[in-house]
Amino acid sequence: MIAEVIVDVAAHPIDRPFDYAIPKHLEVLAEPGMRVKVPFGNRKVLGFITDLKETSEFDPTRLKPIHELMDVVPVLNKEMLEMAKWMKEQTVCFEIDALKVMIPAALRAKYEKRFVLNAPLEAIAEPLRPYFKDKTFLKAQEAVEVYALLKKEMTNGTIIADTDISQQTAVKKVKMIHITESLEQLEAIDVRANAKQQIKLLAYFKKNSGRTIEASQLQKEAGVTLPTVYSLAEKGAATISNMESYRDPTLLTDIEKKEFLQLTDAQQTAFNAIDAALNTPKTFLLHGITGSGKTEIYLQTIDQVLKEGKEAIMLVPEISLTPQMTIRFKERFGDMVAVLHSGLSAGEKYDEWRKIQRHEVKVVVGARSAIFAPFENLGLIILDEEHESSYKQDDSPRYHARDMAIWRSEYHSCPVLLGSATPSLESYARAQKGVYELLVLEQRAKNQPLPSVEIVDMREELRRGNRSMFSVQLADAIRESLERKEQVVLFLNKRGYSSFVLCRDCGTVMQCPNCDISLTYHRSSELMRCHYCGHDEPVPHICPECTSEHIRFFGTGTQKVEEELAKVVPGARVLRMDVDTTRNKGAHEKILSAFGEGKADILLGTQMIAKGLDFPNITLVGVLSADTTLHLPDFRAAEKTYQLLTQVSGRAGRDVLPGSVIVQSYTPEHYAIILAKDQLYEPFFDQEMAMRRASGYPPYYYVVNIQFTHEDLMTVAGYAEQTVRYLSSQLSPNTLIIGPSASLIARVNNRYRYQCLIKYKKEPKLTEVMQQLIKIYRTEWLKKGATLSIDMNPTSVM
DNA sequence: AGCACGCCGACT
DNA sequence: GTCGGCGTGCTC
Repeated sequence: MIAEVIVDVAAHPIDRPFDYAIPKHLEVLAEPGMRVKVPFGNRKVLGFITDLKETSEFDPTRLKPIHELMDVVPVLNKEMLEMAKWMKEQTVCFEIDALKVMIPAALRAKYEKRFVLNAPLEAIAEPLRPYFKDKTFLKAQEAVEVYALLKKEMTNGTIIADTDISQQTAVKKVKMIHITESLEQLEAIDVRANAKQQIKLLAYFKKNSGRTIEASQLQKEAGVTLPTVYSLAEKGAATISNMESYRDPTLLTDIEKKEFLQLTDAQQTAFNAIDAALNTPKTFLLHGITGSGKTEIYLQTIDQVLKEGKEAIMLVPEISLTPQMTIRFKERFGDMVAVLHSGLSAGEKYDEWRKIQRHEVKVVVGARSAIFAPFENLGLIILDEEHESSYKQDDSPRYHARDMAIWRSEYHSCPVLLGSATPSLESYARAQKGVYELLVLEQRAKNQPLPSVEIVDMREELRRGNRSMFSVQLADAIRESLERKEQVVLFLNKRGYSSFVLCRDCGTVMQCPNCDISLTYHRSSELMRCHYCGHDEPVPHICPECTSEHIRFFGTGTQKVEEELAKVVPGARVLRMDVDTTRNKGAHEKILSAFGEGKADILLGTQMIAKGLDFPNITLVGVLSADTTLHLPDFRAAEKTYQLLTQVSGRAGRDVLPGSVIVQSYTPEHYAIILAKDQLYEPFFDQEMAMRRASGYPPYYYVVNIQFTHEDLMTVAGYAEQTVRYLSSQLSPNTLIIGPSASLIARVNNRYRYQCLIKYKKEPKLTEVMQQLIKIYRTEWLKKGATLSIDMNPTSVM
């Protein structure tokens, strides 16, 4: 038998199946979807069997055999293999990348070069011998100082180079102690009189005969150490075995089961619509204002799916997988739920994934990649906050979880439910056209009024001589809230606001030497760092250009706001939440729960606090500057701003206390800001659609972004220019080709970046032309050191 | 991508 | 005379 294998080499000429002979003894085991080790050229690589067949087009005498099967049960099923092929077409990626993104990182290969001893130890040079003492190989990393000697041996053939392929994490095992059942047997065991520990343990064994207990538990209960257990086990008092176990990532034990809430009429109507379509591949868009109780609908429709014996996937945007969401799912579905998000270690993710694969859970709550949960009987897929850009992966494979969801819904003939208070224009436009079915929740579930939103014109403040970042209104409101012992959330739009260093004499801003971007000041490490290439250098005390001492930190990082805040409300307890304070595992949850428990008066943070925050005592939300996202050179700038403002103001007044929101802006007349004030989605949609139509962007046009990089500016500009000419000659006349132009950040890591945009409505030849373009790149530009990347339907074009 | 093969310059 | 530079070509 012959296996078609996609090998783990991401390169254009390799991006196709290679045929391998299956050794006789593996024929019964081999199945599509299994990982294999195969010889490839003169090395070994990992690959996936994608198909089995009897004959090969390739010269059968030159077929190499599969070296090793890595799995007993396939890690990918038929659906996933099919989906990978589609994804490759859809996103223009390598098939191997599509396959790899579907399995947990722990199962992806780890390659390690090593030197293997191929002769008796005495045969190699004396200085090398200690390195091979009691082992036959040496990791290349640990041999740097003897490379020269090794090389010599390799020409003799006494040492050969090899690559070791292993997976990244193993199954966790726990030691189980099974205590002998028969009391007579235990009585008969003879222990020396001075072996106090053993006597103690034996007494414990007699009391617990027949029990099976985890070793760590036993050590605690009996007060003994493992060697004692071993010596008694040798005498026949117990047997010791290793049992597979799961790492428990949630730390959410003892969650009380909760019953479902009574749905409001509006919720019931939405629920009924979905319920009626549970066996149809239909996409719903649930448009519900903040606090309208979308989650309850998710929970109850999922319950309905489980009752039919099917499974459900619940996707949430990356960081916003707040403890609250997890808790609500655990409350309703208990241990039927697996959780997959970025906060888990590779081992924890692998364990959660195995629970899904083994059908031990029925629901998965997770971020983007959870869309690949290997359920076989899928009944429903939900994307909460469907407009979030984190659903699109921003490196290859550049897939969108929404597209994958719809593909799977067709495969399983089950519905997709997209939920948002601020749907993406694409989804809402589709709902209006009837491609998706629109469901609306207009009222908040607990019938609270929407928070009152006040927009403060910061230009006015400036004119009145207030140069601080807090307007009079906001400062007063903060003080009043604190007097009433209520909580405040302050939101800082981080983008474009990171701290940079500016010389006040010559105007020099410290730049990264490799990239066209200014360096960011990091207080924790006292370094200036580039966010693009990672370059860092010490903070200067004099200007590097003019040696003036008048340099100062500019911009408004959260740290800076915190300092100013101390002047406005002295003594207030402030919790800061940003990349710096949430770097550690679980820090995010810790800060939120501390705030929830009332351990602080003010929560100050960036984007990440915009979502999921649901505490009853928050009555004031302040947005320090609404404009920062608005003026980015991107077609989604207004949409993002509207979404952010709505999202943030939704954090106020979620319970009995009424909420108020203060939005500070330098362009308060912009429609995105005015319409977000009263959550007027429809008018915003109409106005933004008109803009998109006028400028030829989605949803009116589809967009493809093609990026080029090269060390040399003229070269990269030339390739981009050639591409534009080529595309114009190949694509239909109605298609617009924009550019080429230098990217917004024109140089990263000393490579120049150019890009061009394709905007089209209908382009049947698109995939074909993209493949052709790749071919040109492959044969002509790749060896000259250029890179090319294609982003289909980018979330932004910056 | 990685790795070998192969053909021309500066060293033991 | 050999070591080693990276151009070119292949991987079932």
